[in-house]
Amino acid sequence: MNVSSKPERTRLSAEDWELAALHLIAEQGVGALAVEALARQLGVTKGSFYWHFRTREALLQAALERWEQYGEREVLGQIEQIADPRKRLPELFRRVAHELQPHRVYAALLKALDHPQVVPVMARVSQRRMEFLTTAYREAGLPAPEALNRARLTYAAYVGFLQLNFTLGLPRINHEEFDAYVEHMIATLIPV
Amino acid sequence: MNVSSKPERTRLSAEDWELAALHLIAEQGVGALAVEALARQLGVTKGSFYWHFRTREALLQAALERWEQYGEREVLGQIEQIADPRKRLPELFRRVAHELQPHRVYAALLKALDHPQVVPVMARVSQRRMEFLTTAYREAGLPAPEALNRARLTYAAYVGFLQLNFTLGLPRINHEEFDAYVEHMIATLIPV
DNA sequence: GGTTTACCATACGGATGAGTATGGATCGCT
DNA sequence: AGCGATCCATACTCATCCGTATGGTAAACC
Repeated sequence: MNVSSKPERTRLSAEDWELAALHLIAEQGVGALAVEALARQLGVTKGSFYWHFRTREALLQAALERWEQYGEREVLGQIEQIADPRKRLPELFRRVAHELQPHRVYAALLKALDHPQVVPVMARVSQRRMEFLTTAYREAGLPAPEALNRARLTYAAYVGFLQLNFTLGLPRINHEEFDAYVEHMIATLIPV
Repeated sequence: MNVSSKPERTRLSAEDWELAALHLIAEQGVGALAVEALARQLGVTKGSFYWHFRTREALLQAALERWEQYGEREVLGQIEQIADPRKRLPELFRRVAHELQPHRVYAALLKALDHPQVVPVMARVSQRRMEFLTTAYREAGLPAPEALNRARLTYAAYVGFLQLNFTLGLPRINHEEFDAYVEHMIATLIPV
């Protein structure tokens, strides 16, 4: 939480800037990532920034790579250790559904796909997750080509849901309704 | 096609600007919508633009509203006249899958959701389409709450697919593979 | 054919935000 | 305590892009 506007006034590291950048991206999108704004938020000025980074582009790049590596261990790592492959997918769905924070950055990057720097990062991340889903579906009993298509469908549904309910604020689905939706997803997407 | 860089040199109307704007948005995103750039592309200067529109924002608004109204008649209108409700959904899926142009603008607007002006438009359009899908699923035999969730799932899959395959260029799915994917969608999403 | 109206060019003002130059402050080490 | 390296502030430059002011040209109507 060392990110808000308290004048903490310890000296900053490159990592501080990257984390603050991710935080800002999650809240206001990539377009809002301006160095003077970030500096104000951190209680310093541009002079500090340009000591740590050569350019604004370099900061964005570093922040994106940090996010990519973090998400790698976090999101997938904890799921792989669910023993029963046939229980794995529903469990995955439910866990993912009840998190919130990890999706914020992903959703923000989703609506920043017109920025050339984020496209390759998102492509890699999405690709890896879909491959993960594909093997999960295979282990759940689907033949190879079906497993791939089901993974595509599932991940597309995830991405689309973020867009429709996070970004657009479509008729703000409430809590029970959301749980019902998740169970509906499980019922129609996961083979018995 | 009166939109490329030929110096056509007939005088322009507001409609010309709006169509050119939509074209530019489809190709380069909302962020690229700058008046001087558009003017160059149309073979005129800013002087022309500010005769037709009070501001850049006004042009974007007009273009979005034009797109919204056009899409209303086009995308939904032709589908409603498929007689058999149980044939309607698969037919809808296949038709939508084999169009291309209408999705370009939608995909471009999807990755411009950080722009306040496009959010309400996209919210309205998406909402209407999902309501359309919901009644289609009801007519196909699903009970009301299931129909709504299935419509959510379906439309989320559509939106996500655009993002993953249009915007990100994930391992560029080829033609036969794409057809197989569509059939897979039909098989898993549409009730027998 | 001359005047009104619609459309456009040119030239400017002003705001914003990236990047640079340079000097000052603070930390770590001896 | 003193000194070098690290970190930051201030004060610029420069490019971009929106919007304005104003005069010019071509179509339209009488």
